[in-house]
Amino acid sequence: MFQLCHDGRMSKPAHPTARRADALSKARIVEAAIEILDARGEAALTFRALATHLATGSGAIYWHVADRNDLLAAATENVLARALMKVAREGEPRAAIRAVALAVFDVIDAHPWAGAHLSREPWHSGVGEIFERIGGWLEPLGVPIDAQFDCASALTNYILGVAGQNAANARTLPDGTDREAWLEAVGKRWIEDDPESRPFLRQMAAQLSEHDDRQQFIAGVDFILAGACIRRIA
Amino acid sequence: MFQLCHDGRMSKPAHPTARRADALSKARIVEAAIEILDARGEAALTFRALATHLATGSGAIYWHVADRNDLLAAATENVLARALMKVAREGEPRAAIRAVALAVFDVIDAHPWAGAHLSREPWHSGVGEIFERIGGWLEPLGVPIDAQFDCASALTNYILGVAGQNAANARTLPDGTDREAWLEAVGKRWIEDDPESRPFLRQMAAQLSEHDDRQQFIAGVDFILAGACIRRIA
DNA sequence: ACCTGAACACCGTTCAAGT
DNA sequence: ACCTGAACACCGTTCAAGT
Repeated sequence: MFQLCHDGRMSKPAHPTARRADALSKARIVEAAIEILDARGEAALTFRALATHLATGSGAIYWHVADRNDLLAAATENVLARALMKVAREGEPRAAIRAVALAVFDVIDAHPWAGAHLSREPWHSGVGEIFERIGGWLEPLGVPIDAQFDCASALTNYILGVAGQNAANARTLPDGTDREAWLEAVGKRWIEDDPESRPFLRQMAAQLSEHDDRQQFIAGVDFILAGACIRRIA
Repeated sequence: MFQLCHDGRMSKPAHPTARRADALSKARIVEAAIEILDARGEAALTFRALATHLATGSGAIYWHVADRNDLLAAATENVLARALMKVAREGEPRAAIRAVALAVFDVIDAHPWAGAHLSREPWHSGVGEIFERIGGWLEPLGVPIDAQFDCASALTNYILGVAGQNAANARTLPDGTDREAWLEAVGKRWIEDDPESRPFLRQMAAQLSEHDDRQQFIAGVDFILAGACIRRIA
């Protein structure tokens, strides 16, 4: 899978150490990092693996990238920006906000490591864009002016929160596992932690293992929007 | 600060290696871990530091604890359970839900590392309790039956999400830093990332650096509750 | 300017050996 | 049963030396 020459050119390298013909750059490094992260998860992204993948030394990477965190940040920014760029332009406020929210949901579903990083460093510039792209629709949606900041903030926090949870789930439910059985086990454990009671969890047990994450995510977005549209009483 | 004998007994140890008189136990280990985590942060919790703190060998810790993750999980469960236990029993639904939410908010404000762990492993038994303690009030609050699961889920996700963000903030804003200046800098950067536009962020800039996190957190909880009480139209 | 790769200062975890 | 601490297999990061 990881070949020394991954650019397709089959020319025999002059040096046995196989120095690449094309120059290193931050963009190329980030691209390689994303490949490793997607294929083998966050723990697999080591400077040694990355150096091998890029057919270089680990020190070379440090010439273009400050440290591991910088690398993770750049990779996260990359996939997030790409996802937000592809969001269809909507004309209706609710649909537009949903589209942004779902784009973030989906990009983190596809790249769980990005969700983890986003909830570790929420001041990413991509988060600013989420905030803006959502906030701009609150006025036309009818959210009172003095509730708009709280509302945009709640939505952003909610989206990043769910993103983080999803990243966690993806991390512990690697491909093969039976999602429904696992959720059922978690639910059962939650109930058994307090065998005397927990009536609400007992009642919700079925839904807990059968619900659709993506649909439930949107339900939460709708709650926040609906709640923010109401002029508060006290 | 970290003395070999921290139990107050000043008896001279028989061995120069200072073997403790009191036996090791998971409870004592977790307690020591919490002290280190609170005092010096998540990165400072190493088995070597913990072993020194407990005046033992690193291998001894493994007799009582599976691995580092197990330790972090137990510490998180510990502070969370303690915080939830102290929540005042309320009679009114909205006040009761707010009380639980604020308890989680405050415990993570006090122990940021717990917030980080909670958003990495949201199937903790403590999360089940949050879910139950909130969910049980939705019926009396007037949330329609078919919205209760989505609502409890949205609230839990929101709470854990904000918890994670707060943990992140606490991690990067260590004691001394000027919080307001830092938030202002983040806001400015977000605006400058797209100098053509970002009108919403521009408008919210002042609020971004001046708002009260705790109050904004509760505003989000109220949005979700208000939105869930409305019978949905489509 | 950019790249190399050995070296340094750490980790978590294991395990033979002790009591 | 429980504890000890050296040893192992890794890390991120640095840096003198190369081109």
